[in-house]
Amino acid sequence: MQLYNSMTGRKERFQPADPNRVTMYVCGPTVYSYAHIGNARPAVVFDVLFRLLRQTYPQVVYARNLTDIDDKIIQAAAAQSVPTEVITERFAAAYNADMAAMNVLPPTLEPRATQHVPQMLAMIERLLASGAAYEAEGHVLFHVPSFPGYGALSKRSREEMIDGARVEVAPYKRDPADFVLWKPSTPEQPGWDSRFGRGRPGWHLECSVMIESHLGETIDIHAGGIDLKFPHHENEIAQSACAHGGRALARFWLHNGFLDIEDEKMSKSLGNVLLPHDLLQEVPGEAIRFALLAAHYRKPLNWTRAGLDRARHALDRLYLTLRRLPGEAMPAASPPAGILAALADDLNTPKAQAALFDLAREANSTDDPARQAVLKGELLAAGNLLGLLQIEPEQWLRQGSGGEPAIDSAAIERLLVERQAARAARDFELADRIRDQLAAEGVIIEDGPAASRWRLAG
RNA sequence: GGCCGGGUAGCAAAGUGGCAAUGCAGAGGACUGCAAAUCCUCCACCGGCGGUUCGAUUCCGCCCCCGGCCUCCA
Repeated sequence: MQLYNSMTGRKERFQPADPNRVTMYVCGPTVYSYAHIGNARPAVVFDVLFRLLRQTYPQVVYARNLTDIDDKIIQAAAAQSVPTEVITERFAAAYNADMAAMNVLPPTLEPRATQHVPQMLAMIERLLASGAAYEAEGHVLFHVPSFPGYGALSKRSREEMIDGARVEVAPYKRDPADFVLWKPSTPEQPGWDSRFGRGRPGWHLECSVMIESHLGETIDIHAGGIDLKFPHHENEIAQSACAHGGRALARFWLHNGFLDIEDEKMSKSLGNVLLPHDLLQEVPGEAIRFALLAAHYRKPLNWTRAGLDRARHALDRLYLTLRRLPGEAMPAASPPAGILAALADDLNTPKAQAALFDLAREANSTDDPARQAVLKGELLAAGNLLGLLQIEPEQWLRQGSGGEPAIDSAAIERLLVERQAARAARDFELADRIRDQLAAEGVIIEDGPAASRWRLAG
């Protein structure tokens, strides 16, 4: 398997440090509101990586954290006059529900920042002891110049970082690049007692600590959105290296590209922030997933309504193929080689999707039952690797474009029987009238030799 | 300004130093009472200009355009 390693800037052959225990960590959401579609991209993309790794290695430990202590959470809680836990519980549950709707498997572990405060304080002590951190005005700060490798991931020199700085530097910092490990909390703010006073952790620390606690000092893969490369991941690298005698935090760094909305950047000020939570009201999560996987994960993805519709129709074609194949699938021993090869090449999901259509065409072209059974099994196995095609075709084809169908399936079936009788009597005027009537309700008819099938228009 | 990524058919999106995948849309055909579905055929000279090469969309340089990031709070 080849993966593009952001640290080295090229594709490298992926070889886990321990093939019997592959470790991977993805930066998860800060749970202060619903996840937006940009948050869904890494979850979906690295879910495919998780599935692929499980296919290859006996044990994959995949941790995706929940940031449940953060100033945005504190603000949201204050605005609604509720404890922060109310906010974080609500949106952690919403996040997991949204991800599940997009066929994102639960990670092996979902550690939370607030469950690791003692470990964070312990790491702070180690960093203080080694001289990589210092106290100032109730804060504990990481001293960036103490880590010579700083900037290696984002390919930035210190000069560039300082030149680019567009915010005022807090007066208590020894170096402009220094960042907070611990900061004081006011009495109203959530906080934990420590020898530095009552406070709370800085954002970057949690990932380093939770990786150390659950996965080890050096993990195989660390992934997240490209916006996290600097400073978040750079800071994680520095902390962990200084706490671990210079040993690297991760062997492979993967970053997914950003997402635009209808050719514009997604931002609150533009008011175009799309939430899967809302999209799921009108389209199946599987369609959102397909659309997110339609572009290579490192490339920018322009999210559009048209693209989402295309994803639905593409899935229609695949599910129609599955439905028309008679008989049971022959379970595939492993996913088809074409799909595996595409994904093994730095998660080339568009190529994998193309391979899905190649299978579908072949399946639609043959009438050999044995071959059909094999291809059906391969389609299902390939779909499973991508997190697609796992529901009954009838279920997919009859879920319509959101909301309840205008007529119930019993009524549809009755009309189909009536129409079949009309066709048998060569009363095509009546048959066409029934078809038009159903079409007006969004029901598409497919006539067969003996009976007709129906599905809802997408 | 610095760093990073991208510009491939109407749309979306892979890919390769020498026939440019795939899906949707479109054209024609087969099938069908007519459709739908399905199958077959057709539809791109790969942002611009130079360079390297027998040969570049693919490598190198410059330019143009688009996007992201450029730290603690927002």
